[in-house]
Amino acid sequence: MPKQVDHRERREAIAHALWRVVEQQGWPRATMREVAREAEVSLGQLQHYFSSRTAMLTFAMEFAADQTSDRVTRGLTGLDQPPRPRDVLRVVLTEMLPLHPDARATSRMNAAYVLEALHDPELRDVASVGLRQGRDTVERLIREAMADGHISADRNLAIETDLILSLTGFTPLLELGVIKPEAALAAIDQHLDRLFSPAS
Amino acid sequence: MPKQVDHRERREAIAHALWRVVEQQGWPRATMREVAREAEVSLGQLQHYFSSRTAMLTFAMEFAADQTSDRVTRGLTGLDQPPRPRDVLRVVLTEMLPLHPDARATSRMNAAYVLEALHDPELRDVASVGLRQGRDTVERLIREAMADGHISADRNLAIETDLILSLTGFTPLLELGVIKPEAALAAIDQHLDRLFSPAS
DNA sequence: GCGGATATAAGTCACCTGTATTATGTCACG
DNA sequence: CGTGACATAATACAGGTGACTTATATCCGC
Repeated sequence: MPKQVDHRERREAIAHALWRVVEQQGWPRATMREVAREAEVSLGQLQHYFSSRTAMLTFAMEFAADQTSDRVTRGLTGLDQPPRPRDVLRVVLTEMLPLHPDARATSRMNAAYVLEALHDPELRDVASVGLRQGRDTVERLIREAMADGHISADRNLAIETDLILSLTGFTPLLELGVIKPEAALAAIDQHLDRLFSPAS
Repeated sequence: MPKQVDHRERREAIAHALWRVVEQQGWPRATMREVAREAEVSLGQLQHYFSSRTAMLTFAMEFAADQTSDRVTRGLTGLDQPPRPRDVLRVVLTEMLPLHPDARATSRMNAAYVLEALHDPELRDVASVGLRQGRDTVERLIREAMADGHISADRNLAIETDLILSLTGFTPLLELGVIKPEAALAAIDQHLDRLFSPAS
């Protein structure tokens, strides 16, 4: 065999290049040629690792989701073990918002993905399931926190779950510089303070 | 002059066609030819009303913003005069979320616009200013409600403003059917209840 | 009525796209 | 020592794109 190469590694490098293109020029400009240029490989080489544009985009999306998940996991290691429910929710939220370069890259990929999923029945199902799983995770965290007495039992589980998820609405405000990262964090902390306070 | 025609009306009809294309096929597919087909006019005719694709998209965006603003104004007429601050905030939020066809069309245009603005310096400024104005409006509403005693004076104005705006984060959850409109409304009402309750 | 601004249609152009094809280089293994 | 799977590169192609030009029809105001 020839210059044996780590396929996975190559594909991830290309995915990173794709992220940069999407971040700097937008999803529609993420063409085969542009990504190849950004990744500093030939068009033919890119096609060797991704047989179609769709395959490339799909991989880059799954990779982004994995990376976000990894960042959350990593963010939890710095906390008390087991971590307090409030801190877990805080890490999940801060890693989903574009508060630092890595998170911003995956956040933009995710935004483009959701927008694309709205009019593509196949993608729609995938995105829908993914988002639903995310919601289920948050819901489970809150349910357990209620069971353990960290959150008042007279709260409505579904409503509190949805309110937590709605905090991702800071994304466009942060991206366009309307609010500062500290303001988003202050609002998140305020909301979590109320959620984990005795009063309803 | 020939078959004198209402330019404004024509452009709005084309903008509506553009909305439909964006809603059904996405922003990148909103090409001159596709919009002309959807609007049932010839390509030459479309170019007669919009000299470039950018001009068409820009007009459609401004029109979407105007329409949203109009819907809010119209939504306020059914309320007590002067309307209670809580109701005003509720109308603003419900008209920004994709809870009915008109709002969904403008919501999707707005999403595509913001995504585009992230990597286009010129659009970025326009979008940024628009969003900031929206935030200022909400902030003013809350400040007045605090001055009038509807909202406890020990609340933090900036934080409460940002938390209200974050409720637009329901958009992707609604669009992908992860939560139902009633759930979003319940969460909004819950948040407003807390904001307008005596306790901090 | 008729000149001329307006409206609509049709065709053309250079460019970019995703994909397919082909050619050439590389090197582990029988 | 090749042979064959893998890697890289270069090119071709059909289709769609925005913008432009040209041609024709329409009908108000003089």
